[in-house]
Amino acid sequence: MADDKKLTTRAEDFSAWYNELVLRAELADYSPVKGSMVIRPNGYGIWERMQRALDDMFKATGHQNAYFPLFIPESFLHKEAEHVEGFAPECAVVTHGGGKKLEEPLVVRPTSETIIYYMFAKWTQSYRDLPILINQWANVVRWEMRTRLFLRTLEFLWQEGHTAHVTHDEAEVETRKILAIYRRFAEEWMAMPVLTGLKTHSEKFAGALRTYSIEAMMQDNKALQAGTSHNLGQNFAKAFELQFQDESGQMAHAWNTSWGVSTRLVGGLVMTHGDDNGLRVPPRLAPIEIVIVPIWKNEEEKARLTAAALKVQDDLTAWTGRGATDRLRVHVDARDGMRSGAKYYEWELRGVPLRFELGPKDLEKQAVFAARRDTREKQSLAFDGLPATAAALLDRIQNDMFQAALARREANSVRGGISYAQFKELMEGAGAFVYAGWCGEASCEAKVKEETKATIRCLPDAEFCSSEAPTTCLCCGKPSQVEAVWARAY
RNA sequence: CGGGGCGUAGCUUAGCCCGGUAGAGCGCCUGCUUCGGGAGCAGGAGGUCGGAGGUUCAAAUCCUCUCGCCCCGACCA
Repeated sequence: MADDKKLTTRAEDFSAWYNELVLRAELADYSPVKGSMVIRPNGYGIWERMQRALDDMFKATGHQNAYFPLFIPESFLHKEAEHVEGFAPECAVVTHGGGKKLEEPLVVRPTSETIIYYMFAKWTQSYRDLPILINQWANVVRWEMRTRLFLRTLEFLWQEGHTAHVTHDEAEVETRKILAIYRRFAEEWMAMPVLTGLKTHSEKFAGALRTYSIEAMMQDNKALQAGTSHNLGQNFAKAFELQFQDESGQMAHAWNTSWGVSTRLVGGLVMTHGDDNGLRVPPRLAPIEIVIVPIWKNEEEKARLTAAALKVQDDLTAWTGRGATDRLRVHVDARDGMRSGAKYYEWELRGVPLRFELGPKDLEKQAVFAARRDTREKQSLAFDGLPATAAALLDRIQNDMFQAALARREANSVRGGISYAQFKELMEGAGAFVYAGWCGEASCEAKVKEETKATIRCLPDAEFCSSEAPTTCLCCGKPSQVEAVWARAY
């Protein structure tokens, strides 16, 4: 069956397409434990690129990495009422260790606020000890009922930032600063446009004062919450007696923030950029930016073209035009016994942004035959000046991918007068981001969710708001308090 | 937790209704010919038929129990 080689198309079944792509591009595989997965080298390589980019941004804004333990005393979860209510149902709890029942059960962290603010309290006496700006790269466990590769699994990898500040305003600035970093990362690295905005009370983090998020639109027009940044207020500081003496000698509770993005981003990348031929990885996140496929007919050519390919690779990787530490990431696929065509399909499935074919005719011309993964356009590129040409082309691909994703999102966004009936129809059909008014009542939010499965993804920041503010609530028709973006979400 | 589906070679599966030698495609190994978009031929390796029990001369097939996974819904990064 030749069809075995083709993916289910997005139009046929988006969900099946996603699963097949993740498995066949070898990003991840199911593990023997229900709901958990193995991240394979192809997927982990993308995550590593994400980690590096984000880590650099966190460091550049004064954050330091640390590591807090996996196990948290169960009693810690109970210290913040809203927090325990939010997380208790999805916690894995360890009751036995060393062959004995434990005095106090240990919770496998679903997130680390409790243990971290407990420790911060130990370390903080004076306002001079603040701010504390910490990040950790870790795994967390949330016992989800319904799981999906990368998007929702029992265990996932993430970073969680935790900070403590002297004032509310300082914490708020931090919260927004991180949100801006997430946005920049999504746009500039993932080539994934996002909205920024405030979560409603029902969607905010359990224990936070306010939650902000970045929201991206997937190719099925559903929203993906791709990152969150919380202003925790003094909720955890009070629960864990995280106090300090201020300049006037008064004791005060610190103001905290926490923020995170997870391996879910890999799923977001797939659903933003994947096509019916497989994955498309934006160059900046691609573990391999360029794959060179030498083409030969016989042993003599095999030796000659493979050598030429390796030479091209050397020239590319030796180039320091992007800086000494940011070399072009190039792979030569000289596998024997596999036809070049088969190799093309495989690298396209895996999403490598640029392919250089190098056969006798190309070598003759002192050029490679280059194929863009995103547009599938092909052109001959001369050896002469190839590193700079390739780097420029990769930049263009990165940019074009962002522009294409942005255009797709805008084409599927609806602003201005939409009736609730039209909205329902839209949500049951193609889906969209709908910018519409909200009266501010949780009951309307709940009703819409009940009837359409759509939720308020965020109350968008000013720059994403419509030029003409909506005047009535999408649901009840009463005067609108605020503009909201409504959509079904992952 | 409700609904649906599926467990047979590494993967996709046929066979099950109607019990009787476990088959195919892909992949893998060897060799030859190939090689500019998913190669061809020849040979070969690979199986506790998810597990346990039962019926039977005989079970992948029938019965009972059980385990697991996937998909769709309620909760969530």
